[in-house]
Amino acid sequence: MRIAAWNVNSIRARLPNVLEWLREAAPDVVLLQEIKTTEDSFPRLEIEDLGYTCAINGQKTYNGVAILSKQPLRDVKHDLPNGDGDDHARWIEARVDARDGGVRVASLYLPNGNPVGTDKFAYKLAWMDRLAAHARDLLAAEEPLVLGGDWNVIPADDDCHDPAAWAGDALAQPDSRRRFRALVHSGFTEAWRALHDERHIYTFWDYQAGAYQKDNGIRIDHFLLSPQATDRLAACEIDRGPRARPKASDHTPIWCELRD
DNA sequence: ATGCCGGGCGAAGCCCGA
Repeated sequence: MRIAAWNVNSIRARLPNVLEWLREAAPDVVLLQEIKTTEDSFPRLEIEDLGYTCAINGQKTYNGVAILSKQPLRDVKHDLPNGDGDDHARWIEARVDARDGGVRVASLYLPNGNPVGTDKFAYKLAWMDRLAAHARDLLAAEEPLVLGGDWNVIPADDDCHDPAAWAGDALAQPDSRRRFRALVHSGFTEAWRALHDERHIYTFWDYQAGAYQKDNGIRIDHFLLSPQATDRLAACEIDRGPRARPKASDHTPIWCELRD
């Protein structure tokens, strides 16, 4: 089973690119972030025409996440527990009902958190704490589990082109990295890093200043796998193709392959 | 570099992203 994650930076603006990539890459499951639209305006029919069923946690203008799957989706849950008034659409989870026993997946869009020292950064850290608590509960089920999406965390300095340029950024703060590391150490495997020794490999390149052409990027889109999913992990790759296309998202897809 | 691009909203210019 191949599971991909992609921050598309508006599903409506990106629809031709997304449909082309779905036809070419044909993942079994796709975790989308920043769809930037409500379920009413989500291009469900075009995506269903390619054989996918859709589960959507949408929001007008900002955020929004979705799960696309060629197999049926069960037990769809919107939002992390204990939101306490949080109205950002940044989480959706579901169980993929497949012959191999299936897998639970979540599509997450972790808050950016800039500027550091503001309520936005506090919101990022609080969201990460809520995520850690829910992840502990999910791990307790001892099932194959894949948490994928835009984590807005640069795990280490060699996951970006210029650590000095990112030192003051919310994505590289010790408080952000510590929470990410603690989550991994609570029982997950970061799939791409587990399978790759290469440094300075990226999933995001800014639109500005020719960042993609100069490969000035950061690695912030990740998969965290439970032990039961890690046992089945066969590959994890970053697909740079879509970032080079006209009208690209500033993120490119990442995917992992689980053995049946 | 901190808004140089790009998207949403809505019909100009501002908010937001990372």
